[in-house]
Amino acid sequence: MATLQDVAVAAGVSPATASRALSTPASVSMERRHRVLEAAERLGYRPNRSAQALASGRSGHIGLVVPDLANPFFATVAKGVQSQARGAHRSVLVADTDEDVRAEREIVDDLQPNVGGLLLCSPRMPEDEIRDAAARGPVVVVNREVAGLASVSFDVASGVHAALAHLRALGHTRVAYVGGPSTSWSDARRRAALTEVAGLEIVDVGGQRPIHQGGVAAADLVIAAGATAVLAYNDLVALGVMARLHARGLSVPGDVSVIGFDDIPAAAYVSPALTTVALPLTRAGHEATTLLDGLDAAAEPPTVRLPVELVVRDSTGPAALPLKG
Amino acid sequence: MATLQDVAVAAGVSPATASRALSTPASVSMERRHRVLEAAERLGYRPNRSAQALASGRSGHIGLVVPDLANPFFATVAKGVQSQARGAHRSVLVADTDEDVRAEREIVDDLQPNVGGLLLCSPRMPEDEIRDAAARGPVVVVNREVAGLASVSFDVASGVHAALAHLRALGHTRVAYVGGPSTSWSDARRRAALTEVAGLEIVDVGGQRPIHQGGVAAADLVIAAGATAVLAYNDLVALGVMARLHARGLSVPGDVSVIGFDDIPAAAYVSPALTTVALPLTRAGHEATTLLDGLDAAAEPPTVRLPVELVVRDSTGPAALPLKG
DNA sequence: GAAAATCTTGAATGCGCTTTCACGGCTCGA
DNA sequence: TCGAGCCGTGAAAGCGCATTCAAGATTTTC
Repeated sequence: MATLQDVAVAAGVSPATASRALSTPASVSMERRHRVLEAAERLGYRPNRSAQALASGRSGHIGLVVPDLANPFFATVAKGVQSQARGAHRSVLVADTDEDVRAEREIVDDLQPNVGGLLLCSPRMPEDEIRDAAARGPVVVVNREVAGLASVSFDVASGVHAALAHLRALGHTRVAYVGGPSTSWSDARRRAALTEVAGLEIVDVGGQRPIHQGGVAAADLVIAAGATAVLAYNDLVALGVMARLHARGLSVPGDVSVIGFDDIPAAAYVSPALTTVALPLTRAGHEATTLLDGLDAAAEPPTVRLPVELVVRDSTGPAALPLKG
Repeated sequence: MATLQDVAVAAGVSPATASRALSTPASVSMERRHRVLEAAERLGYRPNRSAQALASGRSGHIGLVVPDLANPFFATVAKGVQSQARGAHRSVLVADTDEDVRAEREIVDDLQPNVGGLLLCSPRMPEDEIRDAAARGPVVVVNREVAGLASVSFDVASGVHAALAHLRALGHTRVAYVGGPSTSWSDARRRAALTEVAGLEIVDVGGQRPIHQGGVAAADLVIAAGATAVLAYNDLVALGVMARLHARGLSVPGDVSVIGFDDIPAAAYVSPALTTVALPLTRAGHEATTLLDGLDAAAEPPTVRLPVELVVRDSTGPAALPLKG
């Protein structure tokens, strides 16, 4: 494995110059720079990231912490992060907390000293712990907002409003909301947006695990609540609701309309195709990575809130007569 | 940030002893070991992985290269790798090649010098390049087999056989195979297994991109081929086939039976639920990580082939009268 | 035309850690 | 009892690189 030393010798310059030629090209004369670049190319030189990190004190790696990699939501964000990071020649260390706060804490503690910045995706930790972490190094929070910290989130409220307006336009008057984990920031946002809308009766049927099974469990509550439409915490839950509704002999959207959140790929596959509030997941990954790069301890931490879009498909339709509660 | 040096001072021992107490506990007297551990705990000491890597020449990090993180297949494997790696106190660097060979090459070159081992998941690279990589450092190939290299793959042939036997038992005689990327090793394995089965007419309708849209595109070919059943490269493709079949007014399994591969979560959600050959994805991630840890340049590289299981759901049923071709 | 400012360069230092190496204190066999 | 072997320990070297510092080369300024 060729080292910078080798490149320097091959190019007939000092290691210092070789280092500069690669990292601060402007500070080296054109001729030497070319000699170094050529030698590096010829020798197949690959910088040793560990050595770079150790010497400079900056790690180059990006740490990405997600609750569940197998969840398409986070997988898509991860993909966005990954592609943006590659463009900046940085690698991504991903860690999956399995939706567990304790594990999350541990992972953050483990990861943080060894990365140049941390991307906390839908963190379950309390705010003050997140702020502690941010005090120790660059941190960008994704899909959550923490006062004083850089974050990338979604304009959930407008998504909720669009969804409810859509349902109202279809004649629905009683809508059930199937929530996510009670500790989830984005569930709280959805709930907050719900109360702000008039003309529609919202029945909160409680929180569920943010996966298919959660939706299955919630469907019966929805039926019992006598709602003709459901807004679900996310697409996975919405899909679960639909599956159970189907199993109980109810038709979607004939008897009940269903709206999800996220617009994961599966939302378009299923039949009926799911009406959902689409979140720009990949873009969130991009933005977060970009933010992390440009983070400046002095400046006010930037907060970007990405626009969302209601994608109307086949799971919503005109209201049926209300089911009896 | 506390360093080993600090811990050593606090424990009243030399840095060498502190280092040994943490990495080779057996080589330190019980009393000093406890002093060091206590001091480390008290100071919140976190080893600097970069320094460890630089000093020892071993990186500790595991590099995971996948074609597409957003594909539930790879996301699940990644989750498996991740959880196993955490158990061994190693971090995972993931890179997404976007199904592109050139990017894959580049990523491998980039990553390899900076990780302790590489997990190549469904690599698209030619065998000799993979072997080159393996010559430069520990490599385990996942979902592909390369002669002379450690690998974790699936017993695809028996899955194909089970699927075909299932279809035969249902009275099908003409089965279409919708393939994946032609460069894909696992597609070749599926094809190889197909030809070995008698009593069933297999129509190869060509390869598709291994995603939902690929299946949509293939469905019309299936209909034209006059098959009453379809075996698809993977679940995503199978779902695409089903969607298009549905759109064309054909019923599943009434008119056409559909079988997928992988058993991604969505396979169980959709309606009709997809009959599929389930691959132990998470386990593959575990096994691969374990293999990587125990890789010994001297010994014969281990090859593990994981068993698969046909999961019969609702997308397969008795054969209808053959469609006319 | 001399002094000051600027730019390029190489020598040298050290990031935090692992790992020889050598040394003193042991135990053991003879 | 004495030397051979072993174990626990610390001093020290160095992994590959970025970066500071000082020096030389060049340009600029009055």
